Amino acid sequence: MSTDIDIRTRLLGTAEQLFDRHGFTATGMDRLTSGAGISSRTLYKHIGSKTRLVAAVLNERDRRFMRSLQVDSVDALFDALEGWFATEGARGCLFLRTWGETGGDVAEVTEAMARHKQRLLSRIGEIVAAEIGRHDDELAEQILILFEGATHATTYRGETAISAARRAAGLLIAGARA
Amino acid sequence: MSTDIDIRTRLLGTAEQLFDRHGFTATGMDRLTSGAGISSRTLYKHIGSKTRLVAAVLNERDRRFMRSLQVDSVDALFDALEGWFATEGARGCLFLRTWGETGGDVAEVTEAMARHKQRLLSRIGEIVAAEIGRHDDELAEQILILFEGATHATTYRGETAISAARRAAGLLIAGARA
DNA sequence: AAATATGTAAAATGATCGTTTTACATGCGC
DNA sequence: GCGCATGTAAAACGATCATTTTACATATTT
Repeated sequence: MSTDIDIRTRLLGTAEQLFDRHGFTATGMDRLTSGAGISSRTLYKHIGSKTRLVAAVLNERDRRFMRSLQVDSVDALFDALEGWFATEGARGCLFLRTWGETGGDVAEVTEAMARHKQRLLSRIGEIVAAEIGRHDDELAEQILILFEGATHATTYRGETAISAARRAAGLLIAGARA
Repeated sequence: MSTDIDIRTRLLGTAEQLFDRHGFTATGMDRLTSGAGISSRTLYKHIGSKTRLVAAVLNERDRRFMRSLQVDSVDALFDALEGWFATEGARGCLFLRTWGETGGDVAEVTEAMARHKQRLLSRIGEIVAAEIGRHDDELAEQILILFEGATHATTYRGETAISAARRAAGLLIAGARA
């Protein structure tokens, strides 16, 4: 049924935008239904609950975000982040924000956040290994922190945050290569 | 009136804890009143509205947080952050979380967040200047990003995030000194 | 002793929350 | 053409939201 896919896709897209722009708790089901152009009955048939919806949104966002991070250098990693912010806006990390809003006591949100961050760290680990020719967990964690810091600092510092993070990462990589 | 100060202090303390642990939107006024042990009438006489309350909480937290950051080396800066997390818990930055929850359209929250981040950056600028003997805006921004990154990555990586941030900061400082 | 300030307890306000239900329309497979 | 799946519109659910109000108690001030 092609309508299923259409409805679900439209719903997840609408929900991702609303949750990102106004927060999870502050976004009511009526705004989600009218935003997606569906009735509340249809919403609940498709997704079950608000918790299931936000979990689906986060897992879909993880896929999309990770796809945008298929790069092979730390420089390109921060380029990719800059590109993401240019098209999606910079409001911090939706995973951490949603996890914070739910106080950490919604299992599906906690798990989606943990999975996403685990994937992000191992992706960074691969990129670091490709750059310096060996695995370096400490360096990977440092780049992760620059990435996380740029993600959040960009909300109030703008593009300069990413530039600074990229240059700092370059220095750390250069130091590890020598 | 000593009761005024007591009530306001107790209310702000309770509110800070509840907002931090469960989020701003998800925390209802009844939990705030029963947590602070006051009636809703007294709460509104003292603080006016939920918006005014969260603004007061953020401004008070800024004072307390900045007081804990009175250090004179980058190493001690990350020690201070580690100490803060040890006693207060690590759930990311309350200013950014609250700003995100309110979608950026509550002026008092946006302003409190902006003021706090401005103060944080200039404090880091001073510490960097004390370390290398001159002002270096680029280096200060890089340390800010490590600080921001450690703040958020600690929520899912634990103490290792702060250690990695501290070592990365040390390398950048050493590089700037040479 | 009267007046003022400051508190509590509890009900009422009207709106909105997430979710379910009732009633009805439409299109597709058998 | 009957039945089933899938949709809409709209009402109802009971709970909870932030805020105000009503009624009353208790100190301190004058």
